[in-house]
Amino acid sequence: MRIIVLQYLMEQIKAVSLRSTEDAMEMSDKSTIYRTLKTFEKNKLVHTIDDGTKQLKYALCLESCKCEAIDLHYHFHCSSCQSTYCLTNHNIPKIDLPKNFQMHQANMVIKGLCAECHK
Amino acid sequence: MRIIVLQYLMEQIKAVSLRSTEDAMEMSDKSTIYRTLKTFEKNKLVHTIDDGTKQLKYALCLESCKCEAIDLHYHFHCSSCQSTYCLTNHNIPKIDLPKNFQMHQANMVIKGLCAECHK
DNA sequence: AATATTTCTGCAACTCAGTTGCAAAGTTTA
DNA sequence: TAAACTTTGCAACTGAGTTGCAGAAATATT
Ligand SMILES: [Mn+2]
Ligand SMILES: [Mn+2]
Ligand SMILES: [Zn+2]
Ligand SMILES: [Zn+2]
Repeated sequence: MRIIVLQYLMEQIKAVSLRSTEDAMEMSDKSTIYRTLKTFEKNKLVHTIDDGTKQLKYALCLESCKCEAIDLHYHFHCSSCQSTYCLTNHNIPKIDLPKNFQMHQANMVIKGLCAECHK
Repeated sequence: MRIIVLQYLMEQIKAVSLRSTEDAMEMSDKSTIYRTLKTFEKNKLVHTIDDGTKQLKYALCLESCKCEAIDLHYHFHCSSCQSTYCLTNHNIPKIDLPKNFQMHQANMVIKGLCAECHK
């Protein structure tokens, strides 16, 4: 199962939801795929993106990724087609926080229209 | 009801959930408060923050806010105490997007430990 | 003031993504 | 082979959010 799900993830250019992964492999149960994705997440093969739809999205990490602050990047969610993309070109800049606040992670989602939908 | 909810919002320094608002005013029904918050959102009195907990957070907009791209700011969510703060000091920088992508909104959440929890 | 119209509220029911317990199936190890 | 461990499918559950509806309350009209 893990191999199949991993293969599916590798084929995608967009982040996927549990639901869409489930639909892509009809033979298998939701909870199995759920647990597979969670295993991937725990082992830092994928990161998750909360894009404001109620469905959490999963995307493969880059080779170099350790899922630490330094690996963080923005994401783009198209309000029209609901696609969610990793914007891995640039990492997020250093943000100055209130005194004694400490950053570990981030969920950065830009919303708007993707190239397809913006015509 | 709207006045009571608005007052509650003004007292807070953290973003609030539907749930916590509900708890703060025992006399009133969940759906009423829900609709009140949604009305505020539609009329740009509050903005919402999806901080990765399953509960959407609401926070009062600044006076000047038109809920447009220019008004966007980062948010901070403490992984320990679950508090969510608006970081209104700085607006988010211009982010360069793939060709023909257009930004309208954003949900930017930094996660880590707040001053209280970081000892 | 009395009536009609509109808005607000509380309740209950529903949706839907995510999550979990459990037992059966499959795999690895001794 | 038998024991130990891991993975899977199923069904049931959770909890935030959402909605229809009818009665209450407020506002407008006569
Ligand atoms: Mn990503
Ligand atoms: Mn804010
Ligand atoms: Zn699109
Ligand atoms: Zn904290």
